[in-house]
Amino acid sequence: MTGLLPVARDHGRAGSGIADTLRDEILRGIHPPGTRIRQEDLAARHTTSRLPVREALRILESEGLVTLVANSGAWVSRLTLAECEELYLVRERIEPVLLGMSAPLLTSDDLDLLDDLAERMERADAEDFLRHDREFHFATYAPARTVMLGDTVVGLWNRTHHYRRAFVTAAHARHDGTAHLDHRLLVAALRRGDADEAAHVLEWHIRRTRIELERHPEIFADDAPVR
Amino acid sequence: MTGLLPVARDHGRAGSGIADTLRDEILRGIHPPGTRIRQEDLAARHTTSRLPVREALRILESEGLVTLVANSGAWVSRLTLAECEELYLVRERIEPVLLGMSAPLLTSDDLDLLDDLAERMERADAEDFLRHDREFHFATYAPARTVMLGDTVVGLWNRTHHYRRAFVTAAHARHDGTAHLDHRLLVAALRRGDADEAAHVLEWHIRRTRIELERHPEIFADDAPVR
DNA sequence: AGCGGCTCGAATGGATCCAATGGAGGACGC
DNA sequence: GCGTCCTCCATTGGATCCATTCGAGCCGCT
Repeated sequence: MTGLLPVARDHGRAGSGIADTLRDEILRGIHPPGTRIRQEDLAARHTTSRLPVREALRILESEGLVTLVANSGAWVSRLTLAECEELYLVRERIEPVLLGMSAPLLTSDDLDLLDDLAERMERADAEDFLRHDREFHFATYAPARTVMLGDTVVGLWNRTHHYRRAFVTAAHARHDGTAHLDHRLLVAALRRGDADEAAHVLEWHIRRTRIELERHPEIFADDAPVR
Repeated sequence: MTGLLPVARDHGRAGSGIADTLRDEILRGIHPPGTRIRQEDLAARHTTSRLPVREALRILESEGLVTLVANSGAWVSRLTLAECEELYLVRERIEPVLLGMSAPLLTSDDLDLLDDLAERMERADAEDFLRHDREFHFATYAPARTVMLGDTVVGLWNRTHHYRRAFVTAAHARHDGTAHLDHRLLVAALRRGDADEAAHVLEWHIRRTRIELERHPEIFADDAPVR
């Protein structure tokens, strides 16, 4: 995919559609990490043969959302704390680059939308925050046209989505407002046209989240890591 | 894959084997960018049906080496100068991270091997330089055990491999020895246990290559970008 | 003579059927 | 009574066959 939003491209191939719905279900928490995925169930639900299902599972495997084991089966991928930290480390380094590519292309309307999202986030509950946070950051990246950077970033968000939900709930309970400040600072820098400052704010925004994550190992306390 | 080297894993699945050989052929330049790939040819060469071939093509598509078009066919992916620069920008930012994870795990023997490779590179022709350069950098990353960072880096090297070949030939003709100095500085920093300095040297090593790349747009002057 | 439409063909995408592998349960032996 | 081995079954991987779609070449029309 070239864009950041869930564009339904490649409808020449049926596997993509199955992958899209399954990806959505995983992100919505319907299939938590460790859940077994049976090919025939998916095939029946989509009234197709198992062949496009295999294609879909391979797509999701390449995105890291699903773990395939030869002659055994497929499971929703599970992360350890260390693995999640690695993904955040990478996010820290590449999302500022993506922002740098996108910042000069943001319009005044885009920035208004960002302010609107930032404000709504401050009044939202945990689940709404999770959705708006994703919208907010993806909106800052949206104008950038990339070969792989955009896809990689979306993949990183998707792989960590389930754990971010647990984390956000905890942070929300503590009434931690640091993230809101970061968002406001980010929009302000973008409005000034200061892409470097915006990238800097973003890098620390992600870094602080990673450091905070280390203090919540209980989020990853699932028995029997599937991987 | 979890390791950096071409480990023949997943031999429960046949598509992986086909993907491995085809990937190797693409990297060796047997199929230059833009080459049409026919499923039946591959199937015949591997004495299998077209089904594992489709699986292989999908694997290579997720790695960015192959471009699939629905109901049309598969081609070896082609890069524009701008796209190649993006990949180098990402490399600049994440390979130092990977090096940081690997540096503390490097043994004295590893460092001796690195010196050996650096020395051989200085006396090699263009094609040998290309191979040894890859060996050298991958050897600095080898001890790191990562979820996705290692795979991503290998993928970035693979996608740019063909254009690096053309570039190295040009640099070799100019007797540009900057890269050799970087390699020596890198090993020296690693030997001192100074991971930060090593990461810094690496970042600029890649950055200089990217900047130099901009001065050789003729490398990408192929007609009709496939993408 | 040039352009548009049409037809035919080759290559891909999908469905069904068959083989092979991994796991679970039970039976046998120690 | 417990551990090990064997057998059976569920599930996945692969092969063959059929439908569909895109493209090229030819023919006819303007």
